[in-house]
Amino acid sequence: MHPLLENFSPEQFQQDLVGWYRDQKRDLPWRRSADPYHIWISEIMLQQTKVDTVIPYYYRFLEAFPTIEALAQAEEDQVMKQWEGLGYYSRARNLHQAVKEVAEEYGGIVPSGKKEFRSLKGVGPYTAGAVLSIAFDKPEPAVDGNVMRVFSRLLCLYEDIGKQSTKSTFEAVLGEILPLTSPSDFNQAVMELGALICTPTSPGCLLCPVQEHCKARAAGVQEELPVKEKKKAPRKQEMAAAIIWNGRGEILIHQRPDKGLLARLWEFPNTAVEKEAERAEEMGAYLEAEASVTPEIERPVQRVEQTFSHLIWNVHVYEGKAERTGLPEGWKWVPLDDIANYALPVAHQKIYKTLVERMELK
DNA sequence: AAATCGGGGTA
DNA sequence: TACCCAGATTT
Repeated sequence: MHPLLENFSPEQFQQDLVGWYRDQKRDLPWRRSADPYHIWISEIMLQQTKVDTVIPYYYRFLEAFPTIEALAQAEEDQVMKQWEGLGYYSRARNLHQAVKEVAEEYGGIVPSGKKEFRSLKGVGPYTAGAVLSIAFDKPEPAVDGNVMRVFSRLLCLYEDIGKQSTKSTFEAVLGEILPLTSPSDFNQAVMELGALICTPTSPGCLLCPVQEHCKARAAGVQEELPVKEKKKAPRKQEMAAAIIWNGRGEILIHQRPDKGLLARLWEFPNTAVEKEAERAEEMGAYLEAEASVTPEIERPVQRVEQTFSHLIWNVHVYEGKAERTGLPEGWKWVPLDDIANYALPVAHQKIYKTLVERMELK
């Protein structure tokens, strides 16, 4: 028995928690399916993403790609378009690659072995535990942010939950508490408790089904937990972007590189700028260097802010024109309406939307 | 171990 | 603002 579990009664805890879960759980789309493919999609989408955000994406994605085979055969551009706006786009590319592997190596059947499933792209310790327990009822712990918050409080543990060593501690603890009978309900119950009752601020201890098991509650320190080191503020970056028209009424767009931020998404040409007074000039120099396009930047039209985890873009959008020249790989002239077929970052969706509205007024 | 990778909702 | 979210991968 793990030393942190002294005086902890796993059997009573399981009963209190799972009993509450079976009575109070939310009716979520992926809880209506037993298909491992559906469970898998939901778990990837739910990484660092709220349930309410995921729900519409979950429906649309499965409508577009109802089966392993459908997703395996899809073009990456289609997959990215379905993921547009959900963020962390490597999730979509990794999922696509993993599903292709399942189609080819496992006959289209999601592998239920820990080693096999964990080896798939984009499947880490949490997702492996979640899918294996929920879809296959395997007794595997699934430790996410909810679980660490809940157990920090239950065990009154002041270790920084941002540290790997702390996560390992929780995985060991959960491995001992996890019931063999219904690990699916147990894992989901802990996360549901974290989402509905044991919330980051103002936890609802009075409504908590396991309040009698909680050391933080007993000590009145539930609001102090979990301990988590503050991360530094994102840095700001001034950007210029350009809507460049050619003589045929087409617009210049660009595909971002294979790696890094917003990888492989499409965008209006843009670049980081240094001097406020020379934004338009710097934009022109960028287009000349990268696309051999010599634009005439005519006027500023919009400003767009985009916040990332570690970065804030302040994008100054210009409009201009250029001759319709041949373009390097990754650049395209496209009609206005066609831009809607490409997956764009949210900042560029905003630019596109404003542009369309402006054209409709004319 | 630390940095990177989105976007939106909430206090 | 700052924080958080059913984290994984790269450096």
